[in-house]
Formats: sequence, C-alpha cells, structure tokens
Amino acid sequence: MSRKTAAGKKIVANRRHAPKRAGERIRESARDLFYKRGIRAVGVDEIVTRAGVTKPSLYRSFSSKDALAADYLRHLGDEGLAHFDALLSADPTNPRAQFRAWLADLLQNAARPDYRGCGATNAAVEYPDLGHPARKAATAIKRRFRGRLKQLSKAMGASQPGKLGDALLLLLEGVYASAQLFNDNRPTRVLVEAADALIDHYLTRDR
Amino acid sequence: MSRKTAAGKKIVANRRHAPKRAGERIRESARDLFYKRGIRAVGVDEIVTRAGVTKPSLYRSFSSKDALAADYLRHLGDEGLAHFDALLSADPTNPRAQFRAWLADLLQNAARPDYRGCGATNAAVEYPDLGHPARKAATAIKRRFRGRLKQLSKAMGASQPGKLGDALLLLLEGVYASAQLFNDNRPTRVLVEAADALIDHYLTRDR
DNA sequence: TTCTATACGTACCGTACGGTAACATCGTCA
DNA sequence: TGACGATGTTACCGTACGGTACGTATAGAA
Repeated sequence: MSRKTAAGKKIVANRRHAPKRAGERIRESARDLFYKRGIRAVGVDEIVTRAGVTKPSLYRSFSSKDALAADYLRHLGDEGLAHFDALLSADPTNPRAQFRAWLADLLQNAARPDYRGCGATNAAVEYPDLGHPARKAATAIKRRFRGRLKQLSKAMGASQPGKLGDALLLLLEGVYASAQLFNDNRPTRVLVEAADALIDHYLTRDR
Repeated sequence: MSRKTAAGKKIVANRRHAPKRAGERIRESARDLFYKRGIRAVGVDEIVTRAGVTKPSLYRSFSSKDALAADYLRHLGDEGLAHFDALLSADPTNPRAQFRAWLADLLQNAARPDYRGCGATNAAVEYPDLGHPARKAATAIKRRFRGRLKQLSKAMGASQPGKLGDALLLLLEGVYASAQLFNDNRPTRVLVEAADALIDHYLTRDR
C-alpha cells in the first residue's frame, strides 16, 4: 500500500535498493515454495533466503509460519475466485461457453509438468486438524468455490443447481489430484467431455 | 514367517508374552497414524510409543521412516485393489451392479467423520518429489487402480474403456478430496448419479 | 550349565526446525 | 539536523526430529 503525502509524490517508486517491501517478497517466495513443495516441507529459512531477506523480517510481517501459510491460501483463493468470476461475467448470456473456456484454461495449467493441483486442497491434506489456520483458510476457499459452481449451474438452467455444482466439483477435484498423480496421458484429457455429459444430464433431467 | 524345526512344532504360537512381533505392531500403529494425521505430521517416536515398542525395533524392521511409509502405502494399495477385485469378480456377469455396490461401500466409508480420503493420493500430495519412496509407492498404486477402472469399463461394454475409466477416476479422486473438505452435506451425495450419467454417456456414445 | 541367536530397551547423537533478542543501517520527513 | 520507522545482521534459544551405539533378556541347542 502506498502512503499518502501532501504533495502526492510516488514514495513507493522512490525507494532505492528496495524493489519491494520485505513482507511482499516473503509472500511471493512463500507462495512459490508452498505450492510447489508443500507447506510442511518448506522451512522458514528457505523462504527468507529465497526472498533475499532474513527471518526477523518474516516475523515482523507475519506472526508465525502458520499465519503465513493461511495468508498464502487466502491470496490463492481470492485470485482464483476473481479469475473465475471475471471469466464467467465476461459473457453472462452464455455461462456454459464461459465455463468451457475456464476448463480449457485449467487444463492448460494442469498440463505443465510441475503442476501441483489446487493449493487449498493440498493444504487440507497436509493439515487434517480442523483448528489449524491453514486448514481453516483452505476450507473457506472450498466453500466459496462450491457456491460459485452452484451459482454457475443455476445460470446454466439446472433445476437442481446444487447437485450439478457438486458433480462438477467432484470432477474438478479429480483433475487437481490426478493431474499431479499421472505424468503421461493424464486422465484430465476426458474432463471437457465428462463435464459436458454431466451438464447435459442435469439439464435434461429436471426440466 | 514361521521357522522350520525337525519336529515341526509351531514355534510362533508358542511365544510366551509376545502377542505380536514388534514389526507388525509398528505397521499397524503407523498405518493408523499415517492415514489419520498424514505421514509428515507423524514422528517415529509417536509411532513406536503407540505400538508399545521402542525406536530401535522400528529400525530393525524398516530401514527408515520413508521405507515404513512406502510399506504402509504398498499394503494400503494391495488391500484396496484386492477389495475391488473381490467385489467385481463376485458377479462377473453384471459389472455395473458390482461397481455400484463398490461405490456404495466407498460412500459409507466416506461418510465417517474422520474420513481422510485415499492414503495414496494424500501421500502424493505430501511428497511431490517423484524420487521419494512414498511417492513412488503412491504412484504405483494409482497406475494399477487406473488399469482396473479401464478393465471395468471394458467389462461394462465401453468401446473406449480408457476414457470412461478416466472419467470415473476423476469422479473418485473428487470423492477422496471433497469428502474430507466438507463436513456437512458433502458433495459426494451426487456420486452415484454422476457415475451413472457418465457410464450412460460413454456406453451410448460409441456403440 | 554354557553357548548362541534373536528380539528388545536405555540412552544418546547431530541436525534442522520455528522463533526471538539485541543492535546496526538506511531513507524519509519534520 | 535529528527523530523515526522499517529493514537487515548476527547470534542465539528450546525443542522435536530421524537415527544409532550398546547393553540386556529370553529361549532353544549342545
């Protein structure tokens, strides 16, 4: 956040050797490492080293490693939902086509060799304890995303949007998991066809 | 393994105070803890304490914690596949009904509050490094299970059994993930209907 | 009894972890 | 200038981790 001054000068851009605040650099470094290698597997030393800062800077911006992990998940969720909303609201008259475009985008990401699925799902697997901050953040994301899928299903005309949304959710979680489980000829190849079949089923069934 | 003697006495059954060998007790304890709390989250001290033995006993039966984790996953996979095979081969004339029974069984397990999904998928999430023993074991299980689903799809009469098998795999991995992500009114409720819709789709499509 | 093999426990090791205290440095603005 | 706030540096703490050296108890064979 840029501080205000009377003259309105861009203070942030004037910082000499500091391209970004330490907290922000830590956020980025943690995001990369947490996603690629998992939260438990990454130590705070590696996070600060990669960020080019030191440990006290981490603990000045975040109260603990767990808090940093929760922050990482919140950002991940906000961006993911924003992306979903942006694509879906780009053409509200044709939600099914927009959703198909979102799926294509997902598949493109999932095709990358270092793809690791959904960071929130992974965090929930790493932290089964429901009281853990990271687990709470992961659960919150998933609840919100489930709501979006129900909303989308309603927009597509399903009479039982909750059920279609959940069917699509199962498929998507399946993509997150299986894309990182299989290296070649991934099961994700059938995603679009399977999603279409499910949408067709739930649209023609209860009309 | 029971040692042979000239007289053929049952030496194993004659052991006085030993209800089970240390290695086996460690296996059981590790299995419970690894599944419920995750592999990384559980230390070897807790495993041996729960097993009522001590650390050296662990390292006499297993070369490392990683080896123990791989052993846990191999057993998990063998039992899971055996269960799948048993149910499917119980009535080979009606694979679809047998698969539905298998799904019902899965849903019953998944409804338990402490359900944690598939141990192999969870392990793959915990160990993204492809060279890790636990990761290798998890990948092997998933490859075999994918083959079973293709086999099942062929038995059901799909002309492209690989595609139907993969679609079902996505759904199932979705169950593993979402059953532990949501506490109430789980998305898994639509599993049977969605699976039926996918099977119908792939059976009527290419005939 | 004595020997030997197997199974097990006590006590310990080095290391890496998350986290902190104390102090130095730099840029900003009054 | 001088005060201030944010950041960086160094050194450290307590703990939990995976793993091991070494001694001990038991049971069968001779």
